[in-house]
Parts: sequence; C-alpha cells; structure tokens
Amino acid sequence: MSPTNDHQILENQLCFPLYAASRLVTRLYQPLLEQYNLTYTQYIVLMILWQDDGLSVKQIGEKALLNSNTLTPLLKRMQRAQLLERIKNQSDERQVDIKLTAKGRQLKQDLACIPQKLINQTDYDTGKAKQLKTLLDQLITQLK
Amino acid sequence: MSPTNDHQILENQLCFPLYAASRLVTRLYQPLLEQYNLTYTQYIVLMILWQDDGLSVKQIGEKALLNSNTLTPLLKRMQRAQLLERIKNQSDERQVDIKLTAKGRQLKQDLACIPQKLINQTDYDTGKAKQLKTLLDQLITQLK
DNA sequence: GATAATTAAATCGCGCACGATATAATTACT
DNA sequence: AGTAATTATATCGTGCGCGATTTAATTATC
Repeated sequence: MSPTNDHQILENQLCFPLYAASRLVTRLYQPLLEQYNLTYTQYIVLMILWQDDGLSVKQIGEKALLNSNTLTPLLKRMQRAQLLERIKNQSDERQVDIKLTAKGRQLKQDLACIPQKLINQTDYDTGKAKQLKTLLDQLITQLK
Repeated sequence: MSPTNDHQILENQLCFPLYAASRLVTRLYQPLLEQYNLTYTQYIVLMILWQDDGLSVKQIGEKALLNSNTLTPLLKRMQRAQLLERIKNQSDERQVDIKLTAKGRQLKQDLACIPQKLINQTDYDTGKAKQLKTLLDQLITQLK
C-alpha cells in the first residue's frame, strides 16, 4: 500500500473512534449525573465555574469550546434549576456574568465521588488514560 | 497528593478532552462534507455502507453505536436525498435493509480526497494518530 | 460628537443523540 | 393452535451543537 493510501485510511479511522469514545464516555457519566438532574454539558460548565466563578458567557465558551448559541439556552436551564445566576455586567452591559448559587457550589462536593465511581466501574488503566489525555490535549491544541 | 485524588483528577480531565477533540474533528470535516449536503453522522453511515451494502438498521446501529431513534430519521433524510433505499426485508418484515443508490455509491469516489485534505490542513503527526487510534479503540472495546 | 466598526449575547432553524414508549412481526412455550 | 416473550423499527420529547442572523452596547475613526 502506498504511503498516501496509508495516511488516508489512518485518518478515516481516527474520526470514528473519537466520535464513538466520546459518546460512550458521556453515556457512562449520564446515569450518575441524572440523579442531580444534570446533563454532561452542564457538568462540564459546572467544573469550569467551580474553578473560576463569575466568568462571562464568552469566557465560559472559550474554556468549553462552545458559543452563545449553545451556552445561552443551557445557562438559562441551569438558572431555572437554581444552579447559577446570570448577571448583567455593570461596566460592560453587553456582558453577562455567571455566578454559582449555593446550590451550584454545593454540587462540587456532591459530585466529587463520580470520578472514582467511574474508575471502579470501568477498570481503565491509569497509564493509558494519561497517555490518551496527553495525545488528546495535543490534538486539541493543534485544532483550536 | 494521594493516589485516590490523582485518579479522580485524571479521570475528570479525560472526559473533557475527549468531548472537545471529537467536536473539533467534526468541525474539521464539516465544511468538506457540506459541499455534498452531508452531515458528519451521515458520513459515518456512508462509510459503513460502502464497506457493507444492504445492512439492516440494526446492523448499521451495531457498527455506528447508534439506535433506531437516531438512525430512522437520519436514514429517512438520506433516502430523501436519494443516497439510499429503505427496503422491508421479505423473510423478516420487522427488518429494514438499507441499500445505497448509484448516487450513494458514487460519493465514495467523490469523498475519497477528504482524508488527505484534512492531513494537509492539520499537519497532525502520523505516529501520534496511530497511537491515539489504538488507545481509543481499546477504550471503546472496554466501554461498549 | 456623529458615524462606522466591533463585540457579547441572544435568537432561529435544523440535525443529531438518546431515554422512554409504541407497534408490529417473529419466536418460544405450553 | 394459542398465548407470552422477544425482537426490529418507529415515534416522541428534551437537550445539545452549531451556522446564520439579530440586537444592543462599546470602541474607533473622522
């Protein structure tokens, strides 16, 4: 097989495993998050806010790689669930700052057990997970 | 840091890169597929059918890791676009077999250039891609 | 200081994903 | 043969993702 064909096949095969693995991991989280009426994307946003409360929609989007067309409705649902507040920034009224409520902050403790539960469930090798994360981070850096 | 916390943080950090990388790769394909009025998931299904034409909805679902609630509407849209036919199986009428049209088969040639275009665009290291694919395949095997 | 350009969110439309359920056909059991 | 269990697909509802556009606020330029 020519090197060109080799590249083609390799690339073709990388796109599907990424897509499949991402959905399988989401499915793994889902039943655990469901108990708190959270979706996977809401969990991602919560993790960002636990680390940096008070970020604007824009700043959350930069970290989550999501735009306002996804974030605005999602944040409104989270507001309705009383996990956060959406506050118009005083010095720049275009900007909406997102602040966790006590309930939103509390979830950090409540959900702390999730990673360990997943490890116990899956038995996935720590070394491989580290390798995988490194490669994914490199790919992300190159693509974003 | 305790080994337990180490695991927790590692696992927490693996879920987001997977999610982000998958979406970034999809975005990379999107403009190329758009020219043929295809979505990423439709492209996945086409690749499955190019390799094995005439599969049932169930069999496509097993390969794509998707159920009828996603596949039925998607296949109907592809049928409307005259990429495939949905044919009730004669010996088991519960089953719907999917057969590519000439137009659907033709796309295999038309889209053959896509992988190479992506490689040229991204300059992603072949060795890393191979490693990444291996790790993802192992993860998928473990999770599905 | 008025106007143009830029920026941050929001809105709209469409296509997935997927849990839950329904429908209809097949198979298993008695 | 008649009924129950299983199986394949379809349907419904909700929540993302995201391209395209809109709205409103800020900044830049003349």
